[in-house]
Amino acid sequence: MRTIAEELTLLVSQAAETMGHVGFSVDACVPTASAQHGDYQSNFAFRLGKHLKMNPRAMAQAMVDALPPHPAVVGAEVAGPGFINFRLSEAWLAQNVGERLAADRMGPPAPGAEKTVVIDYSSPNVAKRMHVGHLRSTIIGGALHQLHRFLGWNVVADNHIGDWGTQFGKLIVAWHEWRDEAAYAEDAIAELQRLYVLFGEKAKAQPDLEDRARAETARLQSGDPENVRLWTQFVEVSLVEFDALYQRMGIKFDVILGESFYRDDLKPLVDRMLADGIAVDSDGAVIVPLGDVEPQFAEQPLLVRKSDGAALYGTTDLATVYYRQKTWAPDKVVYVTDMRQRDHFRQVFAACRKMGIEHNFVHVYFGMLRLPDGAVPSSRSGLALNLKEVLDIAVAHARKVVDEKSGHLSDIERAEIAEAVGVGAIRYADLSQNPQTDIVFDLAKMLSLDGNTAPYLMYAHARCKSILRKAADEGASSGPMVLEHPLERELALAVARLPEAVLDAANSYRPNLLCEYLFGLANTFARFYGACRVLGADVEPNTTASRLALTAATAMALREGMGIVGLRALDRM
RNA sequence: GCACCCAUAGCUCAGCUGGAUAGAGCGUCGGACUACGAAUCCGAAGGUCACAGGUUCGACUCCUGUUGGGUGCACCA
Repeated sequence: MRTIAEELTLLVSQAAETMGHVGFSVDACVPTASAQHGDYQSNFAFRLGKHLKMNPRAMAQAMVDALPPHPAVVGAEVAGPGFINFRLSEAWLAQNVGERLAADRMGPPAPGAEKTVVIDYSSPNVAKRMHVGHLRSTIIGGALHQLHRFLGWNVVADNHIGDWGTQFGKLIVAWHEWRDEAAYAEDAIAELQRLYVLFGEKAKAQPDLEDRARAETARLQSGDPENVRLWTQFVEVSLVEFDALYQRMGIKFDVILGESFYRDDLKPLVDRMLADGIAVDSDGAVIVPLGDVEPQFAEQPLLVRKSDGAALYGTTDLATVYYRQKTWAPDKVVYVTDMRQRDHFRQVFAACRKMGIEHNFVHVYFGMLRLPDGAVPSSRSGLALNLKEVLDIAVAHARKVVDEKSGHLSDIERAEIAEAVGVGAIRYADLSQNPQTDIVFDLAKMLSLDGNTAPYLMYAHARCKSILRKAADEGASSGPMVLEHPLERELALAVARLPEAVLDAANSYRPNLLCEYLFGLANTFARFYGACRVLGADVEPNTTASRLALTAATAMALREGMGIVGLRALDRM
């Protein structure tokens, strides 16, 4: 099944073929900016007309004349300097939405899992608290994960955690020197983080601590049982804490293969690259020159081995590419990290090209999250930015609103709603923005429950469900959709556009497009709700039946879309 | 020094293979519950799209330059 835009684009290309203009890539039809120009428009006549040195308006008219009939289209006309405006058939829209409703899926059909994508996201460092700086990769990655799954991809979501490296030497030294067992039993990560920060402070005055840390790191890497035991323990307590947060935010992974997983691959990999001439020695270190494949990096090679023989994160990234290739043979690999790593990944991808790995790499980079004072959150800055605390604050705030607006619901139900609303608000506040723009972390904005926010979508869904519940109580059932009122039509069209929104969001790796669509859908429903009564003695039974079907379809579209962006579609709130 | 990113309403942001009168939320002002949930809806005010050129039927969008801000660039990740 094609989307509406695809359907119309196909029609336009058929018209062009009929006219003998074969071989042009046809501009995709797009929804019009305003309803006065119909529902969809094609701008192809401008380009084709220009190419054939023909007046665009005349070209558009010729194309309209050549359009084959289609049940979806009741009107195609030339407007302005050469736009072709399409008006869709109400009957066709009703049938389209009705079929999807009957099929129990409003989104685009998901083909079998023929293609595999690896999505690498979240990737926090262990032994540290997750703070709001980890939010973006986690949430954007989580949405891309669900988006691909929804579209039928075979998805491998991989949490490439930072569980190997020099921080463990520091931590081990600090553990021996200053640990507080009681605090560790109480809150392991908090204690580890305290030790890590403390080490940094002490090391300023005592440079020998750094030497000891390096020695401990070396012992860990050579397999010293005691250090390995400590390391294992630090990683485990971290994962327990991460899991709790992920579960709360509805984030899932298929595998958690951190940096340590590749530790034994690094030396052989660099040796092989040297042998193959891909990497070369440079001042005692080993680099991969990139100027030949990526001129921009002529002066910026990828460093894969330090002069002391140690590997770097670029080395791990290359080993990871190999492993994924060997294990899943993915059709594409998506990395979700902040913009600062852009050059790094370009270098890694360029190095891969040199090594003959050509699969499709996508770096989804997002802008920096800054605090209102302009600072970038780090493990050292303020405790209030601890992710768990932020979620707790959001849920507590939501609870106040729930108690105020829905006092009639049970305590348990209100708690559940507050959790969904609070966590959802945080997720949606981030996801509804274009990933690539920098964002200011504004707690008040994250907590806001008015306007274009998570509860707005949830509320629309709950209202749909409320009508459907009441209809069931009254014995009213849904029936064939007939779109008469302008808002019935508008709502059906909005529902029918879900597949387009999902595909646009997936193809451009921008979940905010789906959020924007859902906000529009919820708003259209709210206006429909105000203008078109569904139930009641003064409503024609056929009208009730039709509007019930439309309401059910709306609820289904909202639920599917909200599921992808990680919001729970509650039945009441 | 080299490279990349950003600048849109008072605030926070959409607008992305160039398309019709640049949109939304918040905030401000004014309206709408004797009918399915007012966590809602409607209306108003609010813009030299940083600036200057260029490309063309058409530029917030592409190109060049300027200003202002951010980020990255060999032994950290």
